[in-house]
Amino acid sequence: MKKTVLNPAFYQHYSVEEVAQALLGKVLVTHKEGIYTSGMIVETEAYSGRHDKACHANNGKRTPRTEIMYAEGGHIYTYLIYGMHILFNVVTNMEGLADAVLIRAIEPLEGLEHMQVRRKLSHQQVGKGPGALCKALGIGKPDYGLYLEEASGIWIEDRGIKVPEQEVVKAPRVGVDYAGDDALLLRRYYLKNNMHVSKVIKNYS
DNA sequence: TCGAAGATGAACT
DNA sequence: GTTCATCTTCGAG
Repeated sequence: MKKTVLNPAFYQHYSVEEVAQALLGKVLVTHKEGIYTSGMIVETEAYSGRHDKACHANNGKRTPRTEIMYAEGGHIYTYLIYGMHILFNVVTNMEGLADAVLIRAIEPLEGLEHMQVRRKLSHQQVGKGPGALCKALGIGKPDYGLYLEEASGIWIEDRGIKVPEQEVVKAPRVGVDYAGDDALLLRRYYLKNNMHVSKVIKNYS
């Protein structure tokens, strides 16, 4: 099987929306404390630092938390939401432009038994949802600011999986109602008919 | 220093 | 479909 770790040029593309779509079908891998787990990315959302009220770093807003989004593409942005869930983002674009892609769901490939242990065997679909996949892959706050490469224990591979345009569904992002009109932007991308997608919305199929 | 809200998920009725 | 767990972050005072 052809296997290539994604290079910086992939993440530093100027269009976060194109990177978000290109990440579908890629494989997110973690190797931590001797445990190897991986899953194919089946759902993403694009967030732009400019003209996007749903983004934490909208319109040049800079806080200690969002600082990493201004770094060059390929860095990892993790943060805690609702006091209990970690969300995993991939920073894109060049230094100074705060774009990022939220990984919302994966289809488990390797290390499923480890993921189930991390998820306490409570659910079959261990990678369904942004908080759930972080728990399954062992991603946490200590990963904030790392670069996506094998040395970090977190990276993304291209295994030659091709995702046809007609298999990609575009839909509004989830949980960003506070963003007003920007909540309506079709910046959520997921694989049509994939069981591991976190939420399926009617009228978008 | 303090208060409010949040890019969610699981367990309920 | 509804409720609730749970705590960092950030902006206001």
